[in-house]
Amino acid sequence: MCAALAASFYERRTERVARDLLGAVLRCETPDGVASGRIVETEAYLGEHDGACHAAVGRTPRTEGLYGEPGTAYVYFTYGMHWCANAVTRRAGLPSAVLIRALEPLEGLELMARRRPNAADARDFANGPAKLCAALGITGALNGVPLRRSRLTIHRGISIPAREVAVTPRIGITKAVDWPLRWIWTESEYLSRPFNGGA
DNA sequence: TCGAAGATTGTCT
DNA sequence: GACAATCTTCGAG
Repeated sequence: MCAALAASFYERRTERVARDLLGAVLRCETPDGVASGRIVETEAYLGEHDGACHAAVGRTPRTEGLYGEPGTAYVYFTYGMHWCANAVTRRAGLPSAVLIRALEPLEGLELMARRRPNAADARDFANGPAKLCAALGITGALNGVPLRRSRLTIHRGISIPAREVAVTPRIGITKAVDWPLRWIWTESEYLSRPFNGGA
């Protein structure tokens, strides 16, 4: 297992962190076992001036995690049934974070299969922000934990060459929908939406 | 206390 | 492709 990413990794522009998280490995330990996957899709949320960011509504108990230290986890509950996981970053002092949207399963395939009984195959285990949380067993209990030293960690993975990285508008939001803040590894078969060449 | 909206997913047509 | 499921959160009254 490669070393966990240093706190300084997250203390940079959120867009930069989102791009560099591609290829890194998200790993979660639970009483049931360990599951991990390579990050192949991320989205950046830039703070209170970003209408799509939770911080746009101001500081509330729900968004408290966004105001945490860079390198901690922000895990929130949505649509009455889904968890989504973010890595908190720091952009000029603003509450910002990177949403992990899709993973390529690496460890704990059997565990993921049990947690994702509806998945047809490994490509369905973690190809969506709520799916990957279910597959890895991520819940609100992990909100605010440090991503270097906890049951939820992000490790250095492979380096994705620039020609295999694409930036597109974010998905599933109703505000600031045109901002190109979604990073994907175009060569991956595990994206939440297939890459269509940017068209 | 009430009502509306939500960084989604799964099912049905 | 369209829509229902499901419930927490937050603002308004």
